[in-house]
Amino acid sequence: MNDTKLIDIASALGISVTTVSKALKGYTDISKSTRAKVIEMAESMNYMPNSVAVNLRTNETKTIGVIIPATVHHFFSSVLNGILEEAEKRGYLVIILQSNEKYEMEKKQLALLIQKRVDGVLMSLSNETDDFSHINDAIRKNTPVVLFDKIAKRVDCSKVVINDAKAAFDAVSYLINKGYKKIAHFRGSYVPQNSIDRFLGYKRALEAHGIEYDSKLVYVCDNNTDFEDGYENAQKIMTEHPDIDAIFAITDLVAIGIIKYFNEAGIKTPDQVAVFGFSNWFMSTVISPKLTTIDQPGFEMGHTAVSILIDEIADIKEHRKVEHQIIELPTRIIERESTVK
Amino acid sequence: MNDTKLIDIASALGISVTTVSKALKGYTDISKSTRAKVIEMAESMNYMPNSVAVNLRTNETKTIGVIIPATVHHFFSSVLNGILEEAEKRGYLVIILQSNEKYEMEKKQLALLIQKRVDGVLMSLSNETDDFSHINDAIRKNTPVVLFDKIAKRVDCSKVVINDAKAAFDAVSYLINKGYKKIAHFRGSYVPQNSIDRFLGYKRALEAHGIEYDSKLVYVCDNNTDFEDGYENAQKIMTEHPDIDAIFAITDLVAIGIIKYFNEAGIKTPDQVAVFGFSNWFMSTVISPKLTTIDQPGFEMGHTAVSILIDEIADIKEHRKVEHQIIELPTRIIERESTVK
DNA sequence: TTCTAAATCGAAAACGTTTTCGAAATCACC
DNA sequence: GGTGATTTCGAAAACGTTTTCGATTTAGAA
Repeated sequence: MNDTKLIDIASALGISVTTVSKALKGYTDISKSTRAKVIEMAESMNYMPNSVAVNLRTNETKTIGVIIPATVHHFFSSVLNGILEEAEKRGYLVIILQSNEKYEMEKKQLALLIQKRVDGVLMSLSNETDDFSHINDAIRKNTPVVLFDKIAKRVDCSKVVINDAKAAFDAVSYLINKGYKKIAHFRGSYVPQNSIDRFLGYKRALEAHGIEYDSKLVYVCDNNTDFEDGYENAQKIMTEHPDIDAIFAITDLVAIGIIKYFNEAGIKTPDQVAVFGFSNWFMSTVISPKLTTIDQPGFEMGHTAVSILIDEIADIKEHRKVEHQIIELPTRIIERESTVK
Repeated sequence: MNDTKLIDIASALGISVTTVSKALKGYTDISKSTRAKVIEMAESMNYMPNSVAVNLRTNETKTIGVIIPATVHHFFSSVLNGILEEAEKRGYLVIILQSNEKYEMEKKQLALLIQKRVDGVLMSLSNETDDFSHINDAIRKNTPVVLFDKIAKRVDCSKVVINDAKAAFDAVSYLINKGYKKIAHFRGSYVPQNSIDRFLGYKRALEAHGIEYDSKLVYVCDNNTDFEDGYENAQKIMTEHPDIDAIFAITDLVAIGIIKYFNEAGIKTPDQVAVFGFSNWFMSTVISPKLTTIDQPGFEMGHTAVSILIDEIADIKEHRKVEHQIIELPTRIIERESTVK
């Protein structure tokens, strides 16, 4: 019921709380014998330090905050797993918040985390975010922030990302090298950097291989919780441009929508139209044909983001200068059935 | 850089911290005029109370802990979304921990949460857990616990669950009513209650409809991160019992494995063998044929678990007697292609 | 025995709030 | 101008630790 505190141990032993505290923390100015007595008594009363009091005194909470823009699904669930595992390993707890792609939410949540005195925060930006003063504020208040996946280049902090443009470039180059000639792109909405970068990669790959870019072959799928977008745009593109022979989709989810439409409409994948996804979500192996895609290392991203953050926390604590890092995790093409005839 | 505290406001205004604190908290013994001055000054210095100090003084953290047994995927990701949404709405933060189905982890993590002074904890038991003293300890220390999904009947606390046995009974009854006669069951491992209950529901449904239970038609799939188990056992059962006409799988994941094997082996689903899943994960609509399954309301489970927990926290704080609730969320059959000829 | 150095301990301040309780100031009223 | 009631404020304790620094005791050396 009532948990035991230092003073309980102290009075049970007839010594002071100072001595008890020091004994428990291994200070050298406590004799072996009293240290032993304290430890034994602490165990028998199963003492656990009150973290809140410790936090107040030491000014650190051993807790990090995480703000993700979207519901915990697919890619972010991998990242989250990486975060949880690494944080546990390094002795940190993690508080999760989701901004639902709203800038105001994101801002409020970041302020809340700082007020809660988390030691640092990991965040992936909402689609709406184009003002970064809240992040700069946090950093100025000595709460380190590391951005992952959906980042802003202009913010001066560590970041861990993939090279979306390069990955997209690779994907489209792969398709071209496979002999596909008229390649469409189902892109995401216009704001987020990932969406822009993947589109740019698509465009550059075409140009690099002497294929003229045609904006009419680009469709936008901005709903990222469902595959309906991919499904409907697939239907649309096949009436408007029935002669395409491949589609590079911004996401496995829209790729799945495309394939579902093709399967229902009797359009053969990849024989008539190949489909290339992005992220390597679990379901890309359950769809038939299995989806060729880009492996986006979410788990590792979470891992390294935590690792960098905790290092920066330590740097700040020891008054060392913190060096921001930009880590670019490698992606690779996972070739499956949807692109090989 | 340095955040402002009560004393900064106080000395800027030439008044005491007591007055500042009271003004900010709306005490009635502060005059309108000084209250206004305090509020204005607080805003201009953008004061945010130090949560750690508040926590220490008020003995509550407005934080709840969540321990889930498995990686944040599929079902648990829905629960988590429900938890996060409701917790946010009620002004609580949430700390997530995963036990990886290990009892020792679970125990350690629960102790950690209590030490961190979370106001309550939500947990879903690991498969290994068969000693519940850690949970009883928590409750005895006045930290309310509510169990969800994977629970223990013997623990005296609130629980939110589905009726696995009934859901399974319904599923198998549905198959029988559809005319399927030789129905196999791919069950989970022997320990967890869900697995046992679903198996029991299967068995009872057979008996209730005058079909003799045959233990040879029950295969165990205890890997819950992959669909290989379902795939391999599907292969096995079709050589050992080629005359079955339906399989009730403990999980959509194993159902997907089954269907994948059937698709590859040219076994028609549902014409030769129908497949029934469990949970209604996202991928059950991406597989072809689409999977008939049981809808397990993860999001709502998270929602109500948080709701109950926060109510109990309030009860304890107000010294009201807390009444434990056992909430059984309804499930329903989602009929799709894999069972309708 | 006396002096110095080392070993061992504890008082007290501090972290930033909240809240109780009493003091001071103001007001109303005769 | 005196009395009592009301309004407004602030000192201080408390939450449970950690850590500094000085005090006391013990050991060692002469």
